[in-house]
Amino acid sequence: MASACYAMTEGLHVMLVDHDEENAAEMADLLEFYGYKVTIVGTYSEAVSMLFKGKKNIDMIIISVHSPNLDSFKLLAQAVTLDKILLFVSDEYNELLAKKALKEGAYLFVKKPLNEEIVKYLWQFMLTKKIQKSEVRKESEDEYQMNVDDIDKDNIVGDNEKLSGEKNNVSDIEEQSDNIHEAENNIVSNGECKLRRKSRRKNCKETNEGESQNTTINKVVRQKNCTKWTTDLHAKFMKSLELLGEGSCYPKQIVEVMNVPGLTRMQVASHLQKCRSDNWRSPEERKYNRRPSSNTSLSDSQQKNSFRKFGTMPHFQKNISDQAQRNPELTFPTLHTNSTFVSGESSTQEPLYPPQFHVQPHHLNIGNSSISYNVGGVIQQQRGVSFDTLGSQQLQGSIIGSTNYRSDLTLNNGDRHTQNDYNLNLNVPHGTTYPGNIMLSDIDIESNKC
DNA sequence: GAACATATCT
DNA sequence: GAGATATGTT
Repeated sequence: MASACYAMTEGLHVMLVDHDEENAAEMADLLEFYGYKVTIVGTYSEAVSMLFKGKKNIDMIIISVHSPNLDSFKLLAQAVTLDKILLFVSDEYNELLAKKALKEGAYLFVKKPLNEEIVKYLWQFMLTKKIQKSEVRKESEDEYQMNVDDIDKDNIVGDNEKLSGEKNNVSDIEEQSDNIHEAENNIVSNGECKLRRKSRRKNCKETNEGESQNTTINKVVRQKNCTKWTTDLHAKFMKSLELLGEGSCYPKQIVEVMNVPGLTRMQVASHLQKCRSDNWRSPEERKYNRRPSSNTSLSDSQQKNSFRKFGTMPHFQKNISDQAQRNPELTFPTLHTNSTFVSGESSTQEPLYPPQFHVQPHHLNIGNSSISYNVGGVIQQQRGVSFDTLGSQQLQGSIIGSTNYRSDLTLNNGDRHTQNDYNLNLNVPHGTTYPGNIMLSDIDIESNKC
């Protein structure tokens, strides 16, 4: 019978504190019978000494108290400090005392003799503690990795719309299962598919709402990344539109031409929508030049419904020139007929393409602490050199934490996180070229949570 | 059924 | 109001 427990108790070290040798030996026998390693100490001071100075790795402390006294609670305090599991085994059972002990960190308060059934399952306390420890550690790591995983997932699965045949390493299991369900249902009619999709979304929403009431962590984990369309990112977006040309501005193509890791078709589509309705303003504009909301009226949208145009380009010439005026560094070179970027107007001698983009130090919250990274990016563009030739792999912005786009990332502790560290699969393979070898991958972009 | 455009939500 | 998500259409 005891052998069944050996697997779980083997190696677990229990310190038994009891000045009654006979009683201690009795309990030690029982513990050893179930596979625990036992060390007996006769006094509290000896126990404390062993805890702090001893080389023995104690997993659990059992204090046998003939009358719970100050020393036993002192030892309890030390055990809590050292993050040890401590149990009280007392001559008398006192509920108030038990509550006090538990309140101060004890795991169990029982009356003697130590019950065989309890001994048999003491390992569960240790396992629980180990699990808790690893979860706390994992939570911190997850908070850091969470968004990276999300981005990773976006790249692999693609807007949550494409289905990967294999299970991916994603953090949001529900979304993964959603995709799996999508696969299971792939032989249904269009209408049925829509209905199921709707139903699943509804269920998912309800589930999330229910869970969010119960747990804060889930709420945080489920928070979606919110891409901030900075001037830089928007400029890159606009340039992609310019490349694709009127009638070919489809989100998918835009995403590919922009070639920003982690940026999804959905995000681009949403942004495209804003731009088409002339509804997007740069962060600077939002801050300093609040303008009345778009003139888009209900009748306008109704008209749009009647005349859906595909692949249309927003009226972005004005936007680009505005940005250029506000921030000359962001001036884009004129697009040549051979679709290769060159600096400035062909007819004028302008300075070389914006030499540097400075990136603000990045702060990433891990638990309650904030870690600063030294983030620096230098981008150089020379006359007649396409973006692609600069080595997009080196300069491509990765998305770390919240949706952050940057050219390079270095942790100040010396760890270097590259794109590979985060297993970011790009939507477009490195080196993929577009008409004229253009790949807009060399602009620093930063974004934040909504 | 993927991708699109637009409406609506957070 | 920006960006995400839902929904209907191609």
